[in-house]
Amino acid sequence: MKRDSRLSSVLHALLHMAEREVPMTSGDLAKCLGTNPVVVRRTMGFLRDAGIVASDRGHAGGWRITADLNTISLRQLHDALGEPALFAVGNRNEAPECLVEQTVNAALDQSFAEAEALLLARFGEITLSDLTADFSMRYAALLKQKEP
Amino acid sequence: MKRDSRLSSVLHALLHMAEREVPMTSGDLAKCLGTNPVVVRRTMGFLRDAGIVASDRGHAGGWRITADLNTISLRQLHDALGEPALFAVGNRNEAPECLVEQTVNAALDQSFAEAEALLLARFGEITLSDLTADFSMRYAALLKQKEP
DNA sequence: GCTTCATGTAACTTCAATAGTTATGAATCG
DNA sequence: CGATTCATAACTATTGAAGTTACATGAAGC
Repeated sequence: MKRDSRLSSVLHALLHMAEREVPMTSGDLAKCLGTNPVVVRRTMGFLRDAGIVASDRGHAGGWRITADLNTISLRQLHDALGEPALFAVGNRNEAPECLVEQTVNAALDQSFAEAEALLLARFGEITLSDLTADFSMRYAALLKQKEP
Repeated sequence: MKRDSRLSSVLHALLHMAEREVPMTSGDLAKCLGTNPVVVRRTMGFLRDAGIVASDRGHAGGWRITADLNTISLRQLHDALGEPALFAVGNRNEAPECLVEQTVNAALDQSFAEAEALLLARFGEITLSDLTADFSMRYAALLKQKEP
């Protein structure tokens, strides 16, 4: 399957939105992301359902962030997207009768569970405001580099 | 993408092979795995290229383990399979010009790198002999349960 | 009210990689 | 020789995100 880049996409979109005051349309965001407005609406729709953003139709409409940047963690965004599978590798059969396969599954499941727990914990620690702060530092560094 | 279950498959196959003395044919293994002999050959071929198993044609041919069960770790098997991508989630664009996207990628990359390091470390700790030992315990427990 | 702008959504096609299938060739052993 | 078994090519099937097209809906401005 293609790799799921929706978490990356919504982060990219939210950071652009956070840098502005006015709502951004699906078309605006699509240009930033290099994709299609429909894809933006489809993906951002999950965040709307989770109460993280709101969308308005008509003139001056578009998408705006409704939650506090300090409280939006990557974990919340992942959850809002429906907790998609994180791993591309998995068991052949999730509920096998074969005792050998049960043994294999148990070993793999434990390793994957530990890695998933770590990943989700990290996601829980990182908020949107962390990312906007990191972006500001990167931007300042870029300006300094260009105009010494 | 469909989930990659090749690591699970080869573990299942290797454990069945470890429980026997004689080689197992692709057809034998395909029955154990509930798949096709060609899929078995294709997947086991990676392990043969890595020197973990050998295959013989003709009568009494088939697949046999050539390495020491104590030395074959899940990590080695994962490597033998070509180190397939472990995560189903990733960045939208791996080398973006957009500073916002670079910020997003950096955050995600770090979290994924940590989780991947943990997963590969766990894979490195688990050997085939660990699994055969676990299987024996499960088998003994099953017998005890059935015939008290 | 009409036009324009914007989202909402359905209904596709495309894409990428494993899994599965069919067919054929080649080697080994009795 | 002939049965067995692997080796491999060349497909199709599967799966879910991504991308596209089309049209309906609702809000703002005139």
